[in-house]
Amino acid sequence: MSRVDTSYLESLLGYNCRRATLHVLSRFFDRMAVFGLRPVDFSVLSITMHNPGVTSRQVCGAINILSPNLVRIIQSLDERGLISRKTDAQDKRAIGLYLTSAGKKLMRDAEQSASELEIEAAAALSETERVQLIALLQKLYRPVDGES
Amino acid sequence: MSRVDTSYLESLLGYNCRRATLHVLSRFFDRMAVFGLRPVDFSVLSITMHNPGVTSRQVCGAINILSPNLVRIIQSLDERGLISRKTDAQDKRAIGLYLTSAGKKLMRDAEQSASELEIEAAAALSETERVQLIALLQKLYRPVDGES
DNA sequence: AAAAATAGGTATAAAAAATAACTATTACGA
DNA sequence: TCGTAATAGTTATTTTTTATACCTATTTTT
Repeated sequence: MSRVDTSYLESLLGYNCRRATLHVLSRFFDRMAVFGLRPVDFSVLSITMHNPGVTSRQVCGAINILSPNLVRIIQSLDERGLISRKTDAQDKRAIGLYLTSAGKKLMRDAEQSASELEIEAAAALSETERVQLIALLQKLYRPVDGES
Repeated sequence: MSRVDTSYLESLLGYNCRRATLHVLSRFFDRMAVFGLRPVDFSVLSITMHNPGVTSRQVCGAINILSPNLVRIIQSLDERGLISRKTDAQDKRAIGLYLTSAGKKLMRDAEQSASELEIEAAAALSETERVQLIALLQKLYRPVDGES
């Protein structure tokens, strides 16, 4: 069975980014299943952990999802007792998110597991290469200084 | 409006890969709209262009999608007169894919446009960095020699 | 105070991805 | 060589993800 020549696609950033994302995220997905978290849940909790009082709007910007799609995620995390919501005193439109103690406990384990996966997923890379890869990815997707 | 601290997520490969993929692919999507192609259509056509007679099974492997989801894509490309399908003489189960002349013409323009985008999307990177980034991504997602 | 913008949300639609099962053909092992 | 398993492609269907349109309450702007 002759191999398929994908050399042209492999010369494109988009193809390689997508393949790498699928590779890493499917492993992340499997690992987080133990905690009942999808990657997106993990992201929301992690941001909330490191930014107590963060608003859903801010979360949307940080992980690039649309607000209507965040609603159910937050509701479900709330129902599971992992986060709590508190209306901001200054701006009554805004609702701050906070981890409950159960949420904190879960996330300590989940972030530990994520760190382990980080090593595992990047097994083919040296630590220098891993750091370098992340730096290059950020250069790629981060808005250039001075742009909107 | 205080900025959100995403430093933890930014230390993870998966988060960065996903952000970069969204960044690049959304631009790719916009650019290919002129040709009436989504990224996945472009990939299928490009693989067919460089591998005349490729089977849908091989295409699935190359771009990591499931065969039931490829069927409609191929049907639609066929209906648009961009590809043709020919049953293999040796193995009557297999169906080889080929670009029609219209398909070839379209892809010449589309690949040209993709190359332009490549420069544009990687504007923040030097050419060396772009090449380096692609190499690191491939190291990450490609199965290690000797694994299944 | 009126108009515009913002935060969050509801309802819904569209698109993408996954699952189960079927046909036809080919390969394999007893 | 016959029966079983595997493969290529497909259909039908479901689940999941993502996008759109619109609404309310509050805040900001003019």
